[in-house]
Amino acid sequence: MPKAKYDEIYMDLKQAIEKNTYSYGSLLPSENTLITQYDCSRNTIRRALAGLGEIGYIQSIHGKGVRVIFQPSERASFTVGGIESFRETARRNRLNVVTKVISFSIVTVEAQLAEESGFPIGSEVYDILRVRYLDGKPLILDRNLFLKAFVPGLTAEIAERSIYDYIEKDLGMQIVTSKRTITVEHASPQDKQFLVLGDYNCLAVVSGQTFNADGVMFEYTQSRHQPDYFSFHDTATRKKKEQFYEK
Amino acid sequence: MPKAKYDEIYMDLKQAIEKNTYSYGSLLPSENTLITQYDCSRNTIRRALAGLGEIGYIQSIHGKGVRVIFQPSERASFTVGGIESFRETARRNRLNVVTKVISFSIVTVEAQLAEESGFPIGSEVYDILRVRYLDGKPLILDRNLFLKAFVPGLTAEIAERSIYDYIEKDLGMQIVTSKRTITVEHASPQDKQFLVLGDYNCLAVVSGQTFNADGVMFEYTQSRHQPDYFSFHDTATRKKKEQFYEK
DNA sequence: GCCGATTTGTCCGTATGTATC
DNA sequence: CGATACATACGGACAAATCGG
Repeated sequence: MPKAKYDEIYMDLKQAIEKNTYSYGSLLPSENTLITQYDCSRNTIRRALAGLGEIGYIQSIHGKGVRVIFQPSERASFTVGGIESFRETARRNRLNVVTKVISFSIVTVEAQLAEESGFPIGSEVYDILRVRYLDGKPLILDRNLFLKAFVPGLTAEIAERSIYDYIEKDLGMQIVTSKRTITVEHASPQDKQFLVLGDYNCLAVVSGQTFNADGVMFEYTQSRHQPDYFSFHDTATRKKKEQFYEK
Repeated sequence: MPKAKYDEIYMDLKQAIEKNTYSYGSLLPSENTLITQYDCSRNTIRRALAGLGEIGYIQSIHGKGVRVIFQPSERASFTVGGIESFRETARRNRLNVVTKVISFSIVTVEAQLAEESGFPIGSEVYDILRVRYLDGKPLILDRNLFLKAFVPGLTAEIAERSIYDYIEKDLGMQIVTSKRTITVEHASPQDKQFLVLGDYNCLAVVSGQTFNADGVMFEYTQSRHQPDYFSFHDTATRKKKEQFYEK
């Protein structure tokens, strides 16, 4: 409902690029052309273009134009990862998804967990361990910690369905920012117990924090992925280079 | 040298956040306050703030303020990954870095390689295989493909030092966008030959394309990382959700 | 090499809408 | 309700890079 104009233009151009109306390597219409096409100000166009740049669809060239650098991929994602939720990925690939709750408890955050998760010491959190199945295969071992005060009424039954649906739809809380770190770790006995790792003796581990619309971190998650189905995508522009904290 | 004003403000605020002048969980001064502090327009402030949002330092809350969500990390990065170049990481951690060139050749891209790399069929590319050592330990096996026409005069000697220095400083070409995919793969015989994997039978693989200032993809790289020293960071806002191509 | 047209990059000022308190 | 704060949008100005004549 409250659609921003720049967002409509963004989506419109995004689709046009995906449908090859503007093809890889070509230049988009100039900003002035787009201004008349969409009947808006230059700022609005530039904002839409900035968004497309962030996701690696275009790259603007000073004095020349805006080049399309998006290539449709053949090996289209049959993999899990990136910023999508597990269910979104599953739905997109029309796969059957099942979640089993291994344990569900409430714990108080002590020093070590605080350091690992970023929660303040003494916080009360739900501690949930779950296994995610895709077409019957156990692929992901998830440990979720939710700040109890921000996700009241969470139950194991809800955790079997989708916690995010509950948070966003039932509680009306919006998720805005998430930070993640990807590492590769040895498989633990627990990993071997719940996942089918085949020949692999290690797995992809995605650790992350989630912030709500108030800028409060209310979740810490560690997802341990069977390597076969894991893939993570990212695009970076030169500016982002400085994003890492320097000791 | 020609520093943009929004970039100065961005850097200034970024440092202030890192130095805890604005601490985790608190609100920044309002936009209007910043306008008078920096003596600039609202647009300029907002652009700086947008940059800080992209790197996960802040999150703005409509009608309330801008919250700092950056937490200084203790376990500061002794790891390789992210968007930094290998040498940058090494320098930051004051480590000794050595690069050995395993092979250096010129090949013509055929169908399969074109599909994998994104280069057009028939392109002439340098094909370089290198091992990166950190403090004497072989940690990364790199395969770089460079479009020959765009990196003229590349030699094995240059590849032993830094190819990016050569490209950016000597050739004066700027690197702007890079796209990467992270996966976990079984260790190949070649991996085992050149890297010391210890107990691991798999490694972190970062595949990526690099675009220059003209929006031309001139490099494809696959880096195979010894898991112990690999770590990749990312922050995402809700909008980026749609960034992946849907089949 | 210069000049002018085109195009993107930066910056400013203003107005209006919407959410929070 | 009003004050404050962020979100969106418009329009204008000048700088800087590219390109063709």
